[in-house]
Amino acid sequence: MRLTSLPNVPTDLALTLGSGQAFHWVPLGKGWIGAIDETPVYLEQPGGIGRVMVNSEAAGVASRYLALDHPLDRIVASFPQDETMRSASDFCAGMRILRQSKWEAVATFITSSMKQVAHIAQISHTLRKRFGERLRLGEEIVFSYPTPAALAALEESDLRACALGYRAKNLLGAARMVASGEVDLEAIGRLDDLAAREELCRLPGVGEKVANCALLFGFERLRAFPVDVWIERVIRDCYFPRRRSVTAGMIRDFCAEYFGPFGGYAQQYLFHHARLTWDSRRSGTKVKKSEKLGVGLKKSK
DNA sequence: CTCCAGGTTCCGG
DNA sequence: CCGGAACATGGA
Repeated sequence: MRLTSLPNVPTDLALTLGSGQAFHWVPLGKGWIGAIDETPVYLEQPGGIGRVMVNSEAAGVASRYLALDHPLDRIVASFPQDETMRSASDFCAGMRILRQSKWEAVATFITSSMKQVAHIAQISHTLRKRFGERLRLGEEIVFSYPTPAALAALEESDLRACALGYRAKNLLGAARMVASGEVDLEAIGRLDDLAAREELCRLPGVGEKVANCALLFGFERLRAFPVDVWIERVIRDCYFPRRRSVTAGMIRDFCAEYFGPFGGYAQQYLFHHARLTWDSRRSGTKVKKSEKLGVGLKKSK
């Protein structure tokens, strides 16, 4: 496989692919394989730092997907200068917000509710393998994420069989609304953040949090700030210490304002940092660098 | 076995 | 607007 190097901008590929934004990258050799829309892709970063290498045919889509045009320095500089934010920024140096497809962002986060990242990945792989397009990458096979139309044609039982649980009905309903044109993701892409979020929330299984994930990861809304259980812990513990009756509304309003125009980036850094270091925070143990790297996904058979 | 996970929805204060 | 409960599944 012929590899091409992408523009040399600050990037940590392992951190970016393994931080719970996208769920399908599988370790292979020194890198990862997966699909970006319908393009099979191999990515690696020799030495874990420096230029990202990609199979030549995918250089264009990979460069866009990895959002190498995001000015990380300016983004980090825009964050509030508090201790919590600074530790997270240090921990996540080089992490980028991926530019994923709209439907994949919506769909994967519909399946994410009350699921660990590993489970979401498992569901994503099962859906891809059963209902996605089979793509060849050298000797390897990868699968694209199933289209709205592909999922819309199924029955709920087909999705239940993918261990989706109660999320099956939501994913199916959303796929049907998108496939029929009742909800137009491209049109939503032209709305302002507020209107776009409202439209996304018409989809079953999409509430404020999932809508914000979709906006951040699929609609280039870098200000969108999803509040999940981890972020809620961070906000309560670090920004409203020993304070009772901090409501969800207060947290939402605080986050939407305090973290600024790149709040989505701040959120992703806080999320990843908290998720990997929360336990050791109490015990005071250090987190090994090896533990913040890697996707840690078993290859599905 | 118990606890919890990148929530949403519905229902009674 | 707020807190609770139901909703499935699997890893720790």
